[in-house]
Amino acid sequence: MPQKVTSLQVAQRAGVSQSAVSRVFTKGASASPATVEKVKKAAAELGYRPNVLARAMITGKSRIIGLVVAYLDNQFYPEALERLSNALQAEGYHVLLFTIPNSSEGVEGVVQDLMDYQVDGIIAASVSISSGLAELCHGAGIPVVLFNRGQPDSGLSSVTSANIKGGHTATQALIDAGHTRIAHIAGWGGSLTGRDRKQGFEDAMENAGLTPFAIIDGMFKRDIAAASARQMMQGQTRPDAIFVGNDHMAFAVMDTVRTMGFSIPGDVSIIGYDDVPLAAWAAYDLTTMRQPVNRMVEATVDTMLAQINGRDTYSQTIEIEGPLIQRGSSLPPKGQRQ
Amino acid sequence: MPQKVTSLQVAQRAGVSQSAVSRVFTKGASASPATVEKVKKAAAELGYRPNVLARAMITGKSRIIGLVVAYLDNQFYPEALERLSNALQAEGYHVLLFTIPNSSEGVEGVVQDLMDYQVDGIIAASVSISSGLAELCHGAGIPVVLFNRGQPDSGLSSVTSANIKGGHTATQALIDAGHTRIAHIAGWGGSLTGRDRKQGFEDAMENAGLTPFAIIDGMFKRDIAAASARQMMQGQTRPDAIFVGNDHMAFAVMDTVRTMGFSIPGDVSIIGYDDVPLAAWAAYDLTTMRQPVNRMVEATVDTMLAQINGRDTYSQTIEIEGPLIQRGSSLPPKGQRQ
DNA sequence: CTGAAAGCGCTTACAG
DNA sequence: CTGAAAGCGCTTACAG
Repeated sequence: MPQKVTSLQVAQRAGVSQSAVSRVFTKGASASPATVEKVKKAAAELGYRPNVLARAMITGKSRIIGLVVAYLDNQFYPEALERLSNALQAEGYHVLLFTIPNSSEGVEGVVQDLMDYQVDGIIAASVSISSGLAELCHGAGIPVVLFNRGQPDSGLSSVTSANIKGGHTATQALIDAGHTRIAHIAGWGGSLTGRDRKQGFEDAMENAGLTPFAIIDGMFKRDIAAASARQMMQGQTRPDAIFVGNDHMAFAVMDTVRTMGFSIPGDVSIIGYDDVPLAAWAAYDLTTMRQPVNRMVEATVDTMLAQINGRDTYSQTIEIEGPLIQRGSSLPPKGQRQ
Repeated sequence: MPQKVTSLQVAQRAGVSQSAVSRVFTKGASASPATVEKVKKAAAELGYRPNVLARAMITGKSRIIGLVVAYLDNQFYPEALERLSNALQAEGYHVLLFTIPNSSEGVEGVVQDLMDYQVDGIIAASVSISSGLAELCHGAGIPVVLFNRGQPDSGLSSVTSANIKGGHTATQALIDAGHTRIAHIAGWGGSLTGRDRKQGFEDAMENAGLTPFAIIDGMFKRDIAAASARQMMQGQTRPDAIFVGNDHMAFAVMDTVRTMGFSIPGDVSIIGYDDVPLAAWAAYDLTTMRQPVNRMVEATVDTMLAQINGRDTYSQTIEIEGPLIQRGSSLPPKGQRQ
């Protein structure tokens, strides 16, 4: 195990004090051009780089953001994860990743682990934080931003799409296409995201004077969504359209419906939510509400940095609207058909 | 910003020395039952947890593994990432994530960043490490394990599937099904993974006395694979089977071929490589070589831990075989058809 | 088993 | 601008 190069060694080689070396590598600190040059030269020769951990101890800033994720099988998250990581890296932060093992109860232990690493902030993508945990973070002065998940009255900041409005828009598109027997396979009722989209569905149906064909909690799970779809399509009367709480479930619904011999959108229109890359692929060609990942990521990073730097002390609830992406899995609005 | 609780505060409240507190939280250190009890009580009351960063400074072990990833849009990686993270968490390590921004040249700067955090090891998923970088890590005593990527003569450990054999098996399946005009849309020629699978293809063809219909480098990219497929299928003579270098490209090939009006496997059989979850979905139902992610992850973590703990000083090259998963996108072997 | 002390590699007032 | 010194929160020989 070769020795690590320390600032002291650089100092000796450069013929300056250890403090001087530190100053050269600390932005905002003052050093004469001559010192800077000598130090940089020595550092380059030795291959010196400051120990981030040691720096973190002094400054109290680790420049590490804890990122808690689940549902990586839903294509929305890998993309979000990648963008989040890139955006944070661009700001000089890095992501310490925490995945929730299936075996575990939830985020409890994970967040404690996170705090042990003295993270500067926590981004929780699609996971809930218990109120106890939220208090713990708040008490420790660690900002938390929820990504694609809301938690009313938690005092936590959150960034989501405009889910109520989105649910409404998707449903309205189905209504405008002339559908009347519209079902909703909803996102998990335990999540605000799922509830809000359902709310939008219900509002749109009520405004149109329509009764939902059915509303089922798909739990954001493929198998539950598939089973729900199968059951609906087996009945005497069948829905002529299904709004599904996210794309991940919608793909399973499409597979199921087609396997049963029905045509999409001939027999039933399907609309999803998220607009993950797969939705645009020919095999699905899914009409869906776009969640603007890039803008959601930007907002998340901005909010996080504002909190870390003490610019924002209050929690933010940011909702970002996205458009409906009309594709082949649903009939177009009546006016547009020939 | 509330104060962090330190071991000194716990010591005072428990009426012991700071060293005693440290010992209680250091496994392997000796403390009397009475001390342990007093300290644990005081720690719980204060909400004390050891500062991992401070510990890392002393011990020289950060218990952080740097994970470099690219291609997160290929469904194989999110799954691998999740399993890798879970496995490492189970061993008391955590993952510092590094994504390669599209703008960047490659892993160069990223690995330097990584080392600044004093990571105990680096796992590079599907990215190459320049020989300079490899030396740098080696010089710093940081173990590197390549995941799903091989790099001959780099002195780096790697874990992959048995790509040559896998390419052979996939191709043989096509031959056994009676195909004769077999094309290969290969993985990136700059990667050993891509080259090995191609090698397997060529070996199988040669053994069977067949000439490849075409071999094109798909670069592991959807659009290139799609364009290649389009071109092949537009020609006068068309392939009756295509072995595609990974599933990610195979989906694009299937979309393209179907959009052109051809039937799969009626007009052309398609076989992929990876067996990502999507391959099993009804819309694709893709025959493919399974890469045993779980065993690959296990091997990666084992290798990493062995190197960290100094049990293995030599680099390991581990290849794990997986089965062919026969699905609907390719004709079954001739013998099995009725 | 336990406390006092040194030290991990840095940053940052404090004097000059 | 610069060096000597203190200190971040721990772990770990070293004596007892």
